Amino acid sequence: MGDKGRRVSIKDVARHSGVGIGTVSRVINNSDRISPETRQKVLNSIKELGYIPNRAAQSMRSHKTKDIAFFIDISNLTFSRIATGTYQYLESQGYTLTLCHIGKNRSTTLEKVKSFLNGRTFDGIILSLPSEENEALNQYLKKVDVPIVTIDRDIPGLVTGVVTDYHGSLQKAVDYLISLGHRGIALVNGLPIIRPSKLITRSFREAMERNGMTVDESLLFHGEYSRDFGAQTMLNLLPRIRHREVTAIVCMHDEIFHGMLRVMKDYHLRCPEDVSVITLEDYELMQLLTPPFTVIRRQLIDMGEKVAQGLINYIQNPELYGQLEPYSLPTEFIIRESCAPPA
Amino acid sequence: MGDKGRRVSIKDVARHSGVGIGTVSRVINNSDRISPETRQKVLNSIKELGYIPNRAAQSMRSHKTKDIAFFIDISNLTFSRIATGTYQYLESQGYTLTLCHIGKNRSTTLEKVKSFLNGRTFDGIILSLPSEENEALNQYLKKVDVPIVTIDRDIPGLVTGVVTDYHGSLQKAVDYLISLGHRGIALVNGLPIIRPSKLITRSFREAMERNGMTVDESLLFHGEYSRDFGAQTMLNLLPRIRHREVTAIVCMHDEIFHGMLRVMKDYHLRCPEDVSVITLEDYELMQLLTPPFTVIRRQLIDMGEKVAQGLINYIQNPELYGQLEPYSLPTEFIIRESCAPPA
DNA sequence: GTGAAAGCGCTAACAC
DNA sequence: GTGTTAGCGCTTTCAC
Repeated sequence: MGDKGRRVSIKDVARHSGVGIGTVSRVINNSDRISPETRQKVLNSIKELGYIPNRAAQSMRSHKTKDIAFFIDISNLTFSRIATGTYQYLESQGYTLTLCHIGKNRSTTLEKVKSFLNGRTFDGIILSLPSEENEALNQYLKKVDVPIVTIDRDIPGLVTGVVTDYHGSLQKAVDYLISLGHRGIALVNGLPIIRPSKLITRSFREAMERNGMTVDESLLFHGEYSRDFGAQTMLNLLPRIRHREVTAIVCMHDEIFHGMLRVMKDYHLRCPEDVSVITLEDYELMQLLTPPFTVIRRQLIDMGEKVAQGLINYIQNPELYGQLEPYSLPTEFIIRESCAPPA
Repeated sequence: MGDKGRRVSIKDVARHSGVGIGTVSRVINNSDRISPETRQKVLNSIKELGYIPNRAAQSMRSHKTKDIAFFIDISNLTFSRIATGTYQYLESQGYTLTLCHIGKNRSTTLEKVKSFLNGRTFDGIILSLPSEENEALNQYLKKVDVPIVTIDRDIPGLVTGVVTDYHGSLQKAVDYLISLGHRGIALVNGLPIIRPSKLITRSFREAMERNGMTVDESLLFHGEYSRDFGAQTMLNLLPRIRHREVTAIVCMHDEIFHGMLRVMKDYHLRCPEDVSVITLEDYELMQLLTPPFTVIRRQLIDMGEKVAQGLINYIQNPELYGQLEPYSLPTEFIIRESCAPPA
């Protein structure tokens, strides 16, 4: 902790350069027409005095903060990827990012969002919500009077910033499994209270039907994005895998995947000999597992960047708000060694 | 975006409850002595009008923001763990957390920190810096007049908030390897410009010597916290591993470990048959790798929480600033299956 | 105990 | 073009 001397203010600059504070303000915001000489004079004083505008004061007057709120579950690895992209773009545009960790617990989301937003101002908000069906929250958010953009969520009244396009990859994944000879294919997916889960199920169905298969509804698993759900699902699946009723699994979440893997390990289920597996996210470790896993990859950093881009665009062009299509993030299907013809 | 109606201010509350705005302010900050009746009257008005104090205005006057800046490389998984802990504690104390992603590039750190802090006020700062030896940065930070606390860094003039105690675990790790019969043990470590790397090397040396071994300096590797460094180091080690000159590796960083693993995979080096490996961080996946890895574990969430705790303590008790010992985070040595007697 | 008033540092509206 | 002024919403003397 250093010197506590009063910070130099706009007044000091005005006095030092012999102009009015309004003029200084105009120079800072390079608004209006200002004579080049005056501008230079002021600029010199600013430099000489080491003046830095006080953001709190600026935003109090202008109602702009250059600060974006980001609501997300930061305990997950996916987060750090998305956040990195978001951060980088925001920084490049002179914005800062303030985090709000809403956790996984859906029942506390509203409360967290509310108390976070209380009395604070943001120029915009990015949301990655654990549910689309929190009516109270949705109502509340509609009333917030800054641009809000969601990540992979369809919430009536809110604007979707980015959306993941799993369709093509899922088609490829299912085609691939079927070409390998699989018939009993399980889909392990998130809760259908969010957009991606719904779309994934739909695409999966379509892919199966296109291949002339009927979908066994008991092979469609929906649950929390958690290791527990993954473990439990795998436990359920175990007998059917052993009876060769199920020979392949498509798992659409990384934490769920960890849970499944854990049980596979514990029960000495071999992959791909006993069961073929395709999962989501292409983290480095996916290639380092045994076997290296066949995955659906999405560019998470890109995703974070694109939401931020969309939001800033809306902030700077309010008339566009809600008029643009969400950015559609492509995915890739990457074949490695976790799938084989059923025994 | 909802109604843009003017927010209710302290004035409205004052008028509504028939008191002066000073009184309202006192109630909000529950400062001074206020008669119970007045307090209740004001509280009622606040509730009735749905009044929420404006933070920008509050902090402009009081020079307190209830906001903590967190400088860290958010692209790493370790981050999301630490940040989760920090966030939770801060939230429980009514503080918010604003992120600054400084990245890995040491040469841009000063610039990033500076431009981030420019004109903004924080009640405190938490630092996880990529180097202790950035003199310009250290000088700059000393002048900042709010409490700053570092994570696992010794920077003259700054206060260390939390420190990892690798010593015991490292002793156990080395003892364990030696008891297994290993003699050629390599240590792969970060750059010695940060505290943990130095301490790790020292503890490793001590452990070796205590076991009557002399340390082969060419087996002490220092480098960036990156997969590239890990890969390159493994490549270097390859011939010596094949000649059974090196039979065990202790790797003290997760990303470096990924790089090493990658090369081991590519060169079909088996673990533990060809080389025994111990690594740092006990992420779920560490148990799911083949083999499950023997690790040194640190409680990262705890770590994040403890720094936050220390910082808030200093904020609330400025007279303590720099007087307290950093919190020493314990580590555990967890034996799994990545080590075996050398062939 | 409580009200009135000053002013934090700035932007924007209004003069000239 | 540029100076002056009125607040933004709050905390904090300073009276009473």
